[in-house]
Amino acid sequence: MDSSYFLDKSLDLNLNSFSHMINEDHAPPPPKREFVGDFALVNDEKAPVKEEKRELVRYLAQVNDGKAQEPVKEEAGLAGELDRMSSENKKLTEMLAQLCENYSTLQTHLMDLASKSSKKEAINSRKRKAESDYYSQNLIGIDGNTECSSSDEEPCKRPKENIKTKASRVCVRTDASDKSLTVKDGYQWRKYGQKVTRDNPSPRAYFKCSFAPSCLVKKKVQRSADDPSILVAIYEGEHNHMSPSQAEISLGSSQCVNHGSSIHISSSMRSSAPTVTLDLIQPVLCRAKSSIQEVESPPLQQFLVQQMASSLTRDPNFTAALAAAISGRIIDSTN
DNA sequence: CGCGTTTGACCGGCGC
DNA sequence: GCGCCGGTCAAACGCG
Repeated sequence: MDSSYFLDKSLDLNLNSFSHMINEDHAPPPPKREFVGDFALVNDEKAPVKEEKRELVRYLAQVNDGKAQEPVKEEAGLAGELDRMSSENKKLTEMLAQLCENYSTLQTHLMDLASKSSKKEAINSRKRKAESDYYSQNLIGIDGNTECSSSDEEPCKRPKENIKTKASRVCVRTDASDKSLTVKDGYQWRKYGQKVTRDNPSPRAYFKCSFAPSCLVKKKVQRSADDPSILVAIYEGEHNHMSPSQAEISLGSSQCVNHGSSIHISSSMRSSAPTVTLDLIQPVLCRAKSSIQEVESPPLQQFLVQQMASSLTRDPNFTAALAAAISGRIIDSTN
């Protein structure tokens, strides 16, 4: 089983949509070469993947109908398929982690370029005017409602810090009645101060990244003066570590090797018909879900997880045949 | 008891 | 030089 095998299958499951999203929605600079190679390979091999998938569906259907000639061989075949799936699962998870990492790298690079081009303007701008603009003009959503992200140099920083420190703004639409100045972005923050500023009646909260002691990233959170339902977060600096939710997923990639041979059947709460979810995505999905509940993961990861889940469950033949195969196996074992 | 939050005091930059 | 203001510190406090 060579690596291209993993790659083509992974595309069919989720990566197509992801690359699509990156290119169109976020428009990052050209990705790294190995990245391009991966996607090119994946695209070239797309047709054989679907054929293979159909074969698997047919095979599973045969197993369920009792048409397979040799039960022992079936079992071995299924186990082999599941092992293969678990291996793919691991590969996919690694690729996902790499994708996220590369994306953040590219985004950082883009920030660098943008900040360099706007440096002269930033120097000439007045400190307090710019600060006021930060909190009153920009609407950036991370919850998907009003999404447009931007980042540039922090005009109010002192000149010596100005050289290296980058600031990015994120606006989050929240309940206006919610008094807490917390923006769930997947990182761990420790609040170290709060101030009422002159240009805004709502207080401004100051946070430091507490996930890694060496990480000096800070963020300021304040409600927009124009719209109290919008929280404006200004991030200063760059994290020198991955987000806790990313770390969690990376951890899951090693664990799923051991548990990848099982199949989970889960009922979707949103659809009327039950859906079958392969363990191929289950570990990531479960972890992502728990991440959203406990430590909200970055929107990109949530999107990826949703894409992976939907692409798997979208194929009715595959899920139906698999469900039938599993039920057949259960009946066989009880007999 | 440990950890995170709150909050008043303090510091430094900037404008007048 | 003085006052204003944003940012930070650190002791007090609260919670699990």
